[in-house]
Amino acid sequence: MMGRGIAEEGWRKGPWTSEEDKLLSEYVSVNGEGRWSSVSRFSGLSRSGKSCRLRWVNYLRPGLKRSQITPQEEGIIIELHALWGNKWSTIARYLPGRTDNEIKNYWRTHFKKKDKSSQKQDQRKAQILKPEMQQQYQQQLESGEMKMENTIDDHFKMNEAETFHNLEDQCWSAMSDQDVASWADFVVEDCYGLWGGLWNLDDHPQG
DNA sequence: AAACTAGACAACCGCTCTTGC
DNA sequence: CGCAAGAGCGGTTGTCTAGTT
Repeated sequence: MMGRGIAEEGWRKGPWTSEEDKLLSEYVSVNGEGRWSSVSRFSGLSRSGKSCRLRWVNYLRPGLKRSQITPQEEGIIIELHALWGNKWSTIARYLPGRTDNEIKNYWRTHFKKKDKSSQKQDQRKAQILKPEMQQQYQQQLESGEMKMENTIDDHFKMNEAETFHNLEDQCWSAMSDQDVASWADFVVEDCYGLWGGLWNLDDHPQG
């Protein structure tokens, strides 16, 4: 394939050199983070602001861990991915020293090829946990009321049946208020859509 | 030793969100 | 409110390297 050289706009692309890293680090130490579009003007770098920001955030920023992901961190990644899906930057907030890019790459490398049933289980968790519940988790985690390990799975187990019954209740109560035609629409859009999604997630063959 | 392959990670792209005017 | 610019995010691709044939 063609190597990455100079872009149409004149920006350099491709891997960063140690000299470029040095220039970027010096710029940030003087000017602070932000104003990335000005970096090339003031630092002498032929890199786009976007590229500079990415390099700083993912590689040069102080406090980044360069070590391997630990089993504990892996556990947190798994739990939070089950909770939030591909919200890499959100997940990264709970892993100090790790970047969203790092976590994303780690996930793709280590879990992308895991068996489908496990993936479906994760999807199921993410689907069952309602947005308000996810928000509640985040608040509890931030305030330190809740510990990360083992809590999400436990909470999921407790809420799975409840959530399912709530959905069932919603459907039944809605049916009593609606005529058959609109009920059919409701079933298709709300009940069947959700339940069908859940039912399809595990052992049932997909059509 | 050379060629090939697969895994890991760095970096780019396109899009969305945020902010200032 | 609408627009433009900057910043951030997630998906994807490119590059490097270690292992295998």
